[in-house]
Amino acid sequence: MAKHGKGIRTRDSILLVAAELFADNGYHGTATRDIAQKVGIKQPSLFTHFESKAAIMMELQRRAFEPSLRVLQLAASTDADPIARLFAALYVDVRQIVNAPFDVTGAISPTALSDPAFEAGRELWDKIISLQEQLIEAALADDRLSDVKPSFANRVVAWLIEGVVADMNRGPGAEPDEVADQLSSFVISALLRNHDDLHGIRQEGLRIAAQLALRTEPLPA
Amino acid sequence: MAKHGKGIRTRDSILLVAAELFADNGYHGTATRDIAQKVGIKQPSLFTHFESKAAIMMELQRRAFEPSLRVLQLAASTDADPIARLFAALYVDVRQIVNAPFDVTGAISPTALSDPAFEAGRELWDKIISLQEQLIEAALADDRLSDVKPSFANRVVAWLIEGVVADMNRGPGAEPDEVADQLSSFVISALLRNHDDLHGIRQEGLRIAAQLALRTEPLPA
DNA sequence: ATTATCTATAGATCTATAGATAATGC
DNA sequence: ATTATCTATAGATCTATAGATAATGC
Repeated sequence: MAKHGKGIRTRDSILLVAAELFADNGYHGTATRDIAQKVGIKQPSLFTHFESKAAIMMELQRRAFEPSLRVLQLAASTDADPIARLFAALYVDVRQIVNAPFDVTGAISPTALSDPAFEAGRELWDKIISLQEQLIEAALADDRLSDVKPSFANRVVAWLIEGVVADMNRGPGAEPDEVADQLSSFVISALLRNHDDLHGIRQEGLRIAAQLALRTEPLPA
Repeated sequence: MAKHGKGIRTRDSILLVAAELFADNGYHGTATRDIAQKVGIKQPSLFTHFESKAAIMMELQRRAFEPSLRVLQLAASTDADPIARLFAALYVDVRQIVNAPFDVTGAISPTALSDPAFEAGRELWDKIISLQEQLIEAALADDRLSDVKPSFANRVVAWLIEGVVADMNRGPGAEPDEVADQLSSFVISALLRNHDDLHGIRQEGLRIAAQLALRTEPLPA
């Protein structure tokens, strides 16, 4: 059926193992030999599947960032209530990250984002941040939110998402829906003038999130 | 006067430069040669000032973590209103981080915290996290705060502080007091049931913060 | 006299290639 | 026949030491 058999499985295993090692020890702190050993092959065999060590990181960044980018693009293109829409975008994005097969920590590390060798990943990342900011600024225009500085709100949301990423593949796997709900609710709650508005926004946000998910997450067969 | 002259300046310069490079490229992504070059000396000259590359990171961790630890220990030992006390602890800690001469990002990276070579730093860090959790849990016992899960609140605060650390020595230097105020207010606001309580807590928190600062920050000569 | 720097280099990695051998899929 | 793996190794780092030379502080 597939053109490749065992090769694909080894390739995926390399990505999985590399993601974990990059997260723990950093890109440069991980030797190709370490990856190979954990996969159960010899170091030079890696290069049948990837042209270079850098190519592994590039593929990880692509797989990590493209789904987030899709969710945020779709969210930005809907014209729902901007606050509920922000809730939904955060919710789906965070859930996706928690559900991801790979540990994304290494892919968003300063090393991986500032190194010119990974410019393609950096460009995707910049688009993600920019869409996030667009969604946040649209929400902040609503009177129900307090007048926190947009630049500060943008940073805070970025920090929280980076935190989720960094923590996920550590502790025992939390429920993706729960983490997504907690984080989105936390952000909106922190920004709301009146905490009582949270309930309604969350309800509407979850509704929009379901729609977003339908259009961005592959259907289980 | 001082037993050492130029040596100390070079040593401090090494720490400053190393902190910046570790933050951008990671510990393993930074060669001793890169540090030396930026300091303006040859690579082997580093070893007059530090016994090893690891010793540079260890010193950075010590200088980064000890001030935070002092602030949190002192805060935990006061018996002020637990919510205002949490505000104050966050405020002074964040301000200290923003004011720090070094970029602390590398010191708190997973690489630096998970590597057994840096166990001393990890122990300090664990104490910091533990005190932070203690302060947060005491605050959450108060009815004015919503019933967010303590474990989630602990993580969120850790993520935000890590975010501040990671961002500080990037963009143009923000006002330390402003960043500290924004972040502390954001956290308390996110946790409060009634947003109107923020004002009073912030006032009391700033008062406690001033006291903490008196007892933890060296007086300017 | 002591401390800091330099040049030269040993020894330990680390990435990637070459070429031989084994496994897989039509 | 093609794809995946292996062993062996070249060539490029990278950390740290040895020993000579220069700068600094009493």
